[in-house]
Amino acid sequence: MTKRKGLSARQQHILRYMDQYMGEHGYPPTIREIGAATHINSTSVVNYNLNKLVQAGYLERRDRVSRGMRLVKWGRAADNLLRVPLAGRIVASAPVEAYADGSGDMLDVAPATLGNNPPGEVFALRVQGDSMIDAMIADGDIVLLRRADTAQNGELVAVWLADEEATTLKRFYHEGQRVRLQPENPTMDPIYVDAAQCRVQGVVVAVIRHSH
Amino acid sequence: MTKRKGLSARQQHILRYMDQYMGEHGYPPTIREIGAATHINSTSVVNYNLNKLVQAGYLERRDRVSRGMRLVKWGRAADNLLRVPLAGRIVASAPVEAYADGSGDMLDVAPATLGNNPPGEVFALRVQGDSMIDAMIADGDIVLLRRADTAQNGELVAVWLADEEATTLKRFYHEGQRVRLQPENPTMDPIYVDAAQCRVQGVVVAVIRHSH
DNA sequence: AGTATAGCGGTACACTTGTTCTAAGTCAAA
DNA sequence: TTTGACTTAGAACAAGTGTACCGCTATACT
Repeated sequence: MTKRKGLSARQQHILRYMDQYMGEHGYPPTIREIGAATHINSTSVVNYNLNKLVQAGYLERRDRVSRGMRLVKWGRAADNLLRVPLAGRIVASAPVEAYADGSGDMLDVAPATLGNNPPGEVFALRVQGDSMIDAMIADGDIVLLRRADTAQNGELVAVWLADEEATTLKRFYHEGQRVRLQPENPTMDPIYVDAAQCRVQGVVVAVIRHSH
Repeated sequence: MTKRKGLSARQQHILRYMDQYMGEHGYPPTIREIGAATHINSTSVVNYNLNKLVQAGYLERRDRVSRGMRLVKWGRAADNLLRVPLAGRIVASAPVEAYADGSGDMLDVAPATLGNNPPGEVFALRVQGDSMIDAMIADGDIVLLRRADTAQNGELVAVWLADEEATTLKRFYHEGQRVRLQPENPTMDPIYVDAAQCRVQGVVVAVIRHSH
């Protein structure tokens, strides 16, 4: 890739210091702090080497902004962590709770877990009870749902069945006026409900089970 | 997971903005930038609410330091993403494959998913086949395992049964010379095997199912 | 030698930015 | 209504901080 070769001892020192300082404080050091730590007696020299590092691709800087720099390839990389609201519980006997924005717990998930779903539309619910075992989902599991009031054929959705007053997780198939809800468990038969009686609450993005 | 309560709308807005800004720039915003983003017309008011956030434990600040703040519990604190090797497949008819370090896919997981398990000891396997349905684990699921050749009573483990030449996921109970392996599914009976015939391959940390 | 270039040190300046002070508005309890 | 705590606004100040400019040294090359 890029030649680490051309970096002077001072420049490497600066990189190490920035990484350390960043982890310690959560924000980058100033030019003068870098100078003090690396035994450079002039702010202009620090600035000089900083620009060298930018040129070499190790750093990004913003002009005239205090502490306006960031490590690009060196540092503990990006911020690749998303958070989704852990809104409440999902039980068979009640519809999915409306999730109050901001208030409540947040759950860390890896971006890959969300796939292509827009992070802002995804929320998490903890399953309460064993009513979803036919969908291979156990008590205490966490279900990640994308907010939706409609679904594509074949998607695994959380639906509220008005006439049965129950929430279930089933695969969704639109069949004319009716809707076929297919359990994940292939040994179980599908159920058919009137489309009007069936309110889609969300599309299942992932299921997470923690053993601790 | 973090609880937010007692924070004014402005304070919540500030937290959200700081989180976003931090991810975008790699360094925290200034008081005036926060004010502009949250429609606060006075730097002193921003400063006031910032101190409130410190008092509430959401923020750390350093006096007289530009951008001298950091999110403590809220932020996607820089490097909060762990990677575990996605080593191979787990099937009923073969022992867990030895996992080749480094080579192969890596799976991003949130630190919370690993719990207290040492990240270096955790690896992931994709389940192939429906042989684990009694453990509520479906074809295609990803199982996170902590490397171990022994287990505590009650832990969910992956074991290789030498005489049956099969790998299963069961709860582990040491009972004298024998070992009781209890299926997750409570309707199924436990099996008892000689301790010598039972090789623990790992302890289940979590199960992840992606719907896409 | 002469010259060009990279690197360093020092200083002054201007802009950035946190802090402080005063005054006023809001809202609930007495 | 009055009181007092909490919140907001505005402005001025002082300190923090990046930048520009000057001169100096050392090395390499013509």
